[in-house]
Amino acid sequence: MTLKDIAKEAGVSTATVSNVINGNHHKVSKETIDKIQKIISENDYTPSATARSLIKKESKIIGVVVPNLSEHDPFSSSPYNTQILSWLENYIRNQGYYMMIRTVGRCQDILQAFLTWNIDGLILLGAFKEEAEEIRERVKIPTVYLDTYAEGIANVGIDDYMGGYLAAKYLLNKGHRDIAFAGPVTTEGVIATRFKGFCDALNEKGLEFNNNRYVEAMTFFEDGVKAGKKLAFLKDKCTACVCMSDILAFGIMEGLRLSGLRVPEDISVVGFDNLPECKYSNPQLTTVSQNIKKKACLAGDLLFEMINSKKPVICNHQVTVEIEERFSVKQL
Amino acid sequence: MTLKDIAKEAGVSTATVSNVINGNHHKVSKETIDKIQKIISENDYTPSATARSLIKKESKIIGVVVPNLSEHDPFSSSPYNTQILSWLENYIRNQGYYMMIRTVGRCQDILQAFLTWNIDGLILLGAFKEEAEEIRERVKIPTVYLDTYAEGIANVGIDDYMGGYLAAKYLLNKGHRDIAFAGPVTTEGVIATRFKGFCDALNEKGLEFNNNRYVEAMTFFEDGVKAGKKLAFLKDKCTACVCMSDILAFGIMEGLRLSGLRVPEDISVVGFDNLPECKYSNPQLTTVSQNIKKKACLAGDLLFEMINSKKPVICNHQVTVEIEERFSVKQL
DNA sequence: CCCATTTGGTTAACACGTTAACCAAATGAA
DNA sequence: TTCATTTGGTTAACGTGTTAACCAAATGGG
Repeated sequence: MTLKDIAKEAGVSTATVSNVINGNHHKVSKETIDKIQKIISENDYTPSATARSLIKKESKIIGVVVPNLSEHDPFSSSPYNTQILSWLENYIRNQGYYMMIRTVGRCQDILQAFLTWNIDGLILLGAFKEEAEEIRERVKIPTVYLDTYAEGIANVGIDDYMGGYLAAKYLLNKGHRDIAFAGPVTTEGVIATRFKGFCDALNEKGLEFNNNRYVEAMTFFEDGVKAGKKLAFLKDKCTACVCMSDILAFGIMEGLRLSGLRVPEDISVVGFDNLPECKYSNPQLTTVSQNIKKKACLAGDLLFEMINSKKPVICNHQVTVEIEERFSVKQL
Repeated sequence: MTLKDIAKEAGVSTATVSNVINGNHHKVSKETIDKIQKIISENDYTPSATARSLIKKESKIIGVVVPNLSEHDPFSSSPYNTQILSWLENYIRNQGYYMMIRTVGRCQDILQAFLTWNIDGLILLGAFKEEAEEIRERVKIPTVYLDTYAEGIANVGIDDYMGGYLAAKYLLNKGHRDIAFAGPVTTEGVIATRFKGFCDALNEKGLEFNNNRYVEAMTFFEDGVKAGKKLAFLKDKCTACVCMSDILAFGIMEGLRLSGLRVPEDISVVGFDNLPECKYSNPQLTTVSQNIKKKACLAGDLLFEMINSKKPVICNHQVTVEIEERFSVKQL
């Protein structure tokens, strides 16, 4: 069933039917509108998005790129990504758009895939600086980044510096002085910024961070278990540890447990993200909370502002973070 | 940059360019092929999926429908859905297709949304019987269901009966006799089938399930907490509980803890799904494990078989389940 | 009554690939 | 040499909506 069929059945031209469908009612008489609408609903007709997209050069599709962190368990390896995705889908659907998802391969592939579809907007989750720069140069459609540190893009992130700062400050206030830091080692970007905040909080107290307390670990559970064991047997004993993700914290707690240490009695743990999972763990995890819904909504706002105004936006929203206090930290 | 532009630059017709792009090389001389490919790569040209889709009447898009369980936290409210989604994306991408995601509104909306896009296939996660039946009647494109009990569809599920049976059997073998069952109350479908298996295992041992041990709860954490408290103060004391999802089990463990009971010392808990989160909890959760990757792959196989053979398939795959033993059950 | 405007349309070009039908030149077989 | 086939293309219709340009009839103002 096509526009043409409807037009024939109603005895009018396709232009008229098109006008009715698109609400250009000023061009059509009341009776004609009613007649056409009746035929449309009787036949359960829906216009072809493909044809419409072809001529209007807009697709109502938003492409979303999820970093494929793990070979073995693509995007769900990070529940954080899922949370974001979920809210984005919600936002995009409410705008009357469709969401197309890709986990990354090479940058080139993504562009190819999405640009063939004439997508109206692009959202990149956790892209690296270099990817962002490549995309910035080559893509002309509205693009919003989440958690990417790069110049000249529209980014929505969190106040990473404050996240690191607050985590350390919280532990200091609880009487801790010997604090470890667990996470990937980087020189710039999200983690490095958090680390800077963390160190500055220590410095304010006249403490110096000792680099052998930097427990290197990817943000996966298994890495955390290893890191937890390492932490348990650290020569330079610590009474607390700040972890760069909740999942990592869960792993570290497990590793500590396996090494015979209790959380928080023997050692305190602070996570990062505040995933729903924090409530499932035992002890429930005290963590640096980022408002994921807010991030998704901000990203949506930004993207559709760019789409609707047809003007690029360059900005860097930093959503505030706060400590979500649960039961994994002991008052010394 | 369009096909026409490429053709003009190469001094050939669009048909020839099209043939080169689509690998119909038998119609084109080697030199022409090289010349055209050079121009294509120099100009970074990608054919418009929209135009191609319009004339070929196939889109290379697979629509995936995720049940919107919670108003507040759409599909991530169930990490299970995410897991499935993640593997499906993987499968779909490897087939050279694109994945479009929608969380459900009304059945009508979904169909509308997807059919306008001329999608080549549809995957429904956890649809109800009635929805499945409506879609079965109204949609002619290849459709695969996950975890849906309905006639005349291509379904991929698990052996729910055996899941319930094994959970009970496992606890019985550990010496438990007073076992509760926690989950939504239903008369047919996934949960009802598991419950039947559960009861049959008890009956085999000469035990009768007492209905006041059916702790009604949705499969959310907060519901679980309430259910755990109820369970703790059940007059008809139980030593173990089988829960209809891992998330529910986490909630129940928390509810029990808040009521002063220890898991597994005072009461044992068995979950269902075997999400990665089971390793994060303390005690780590013993659960009925379903192979999510396998389900996703089977669903993919089925869908693409239907797409490629252009023949509908009616079947009901039941992936086997097994107990994943961890530390939430005590030997009596 | 006459010209201007509004009402309610129609026509046809267009967006961009795909593919069936067609064709000329070159090659080959008898 | 002549007819048949292969090689390497071209042409044009097609799929499905959208929209600018156009038009006839009706209405209105002076």
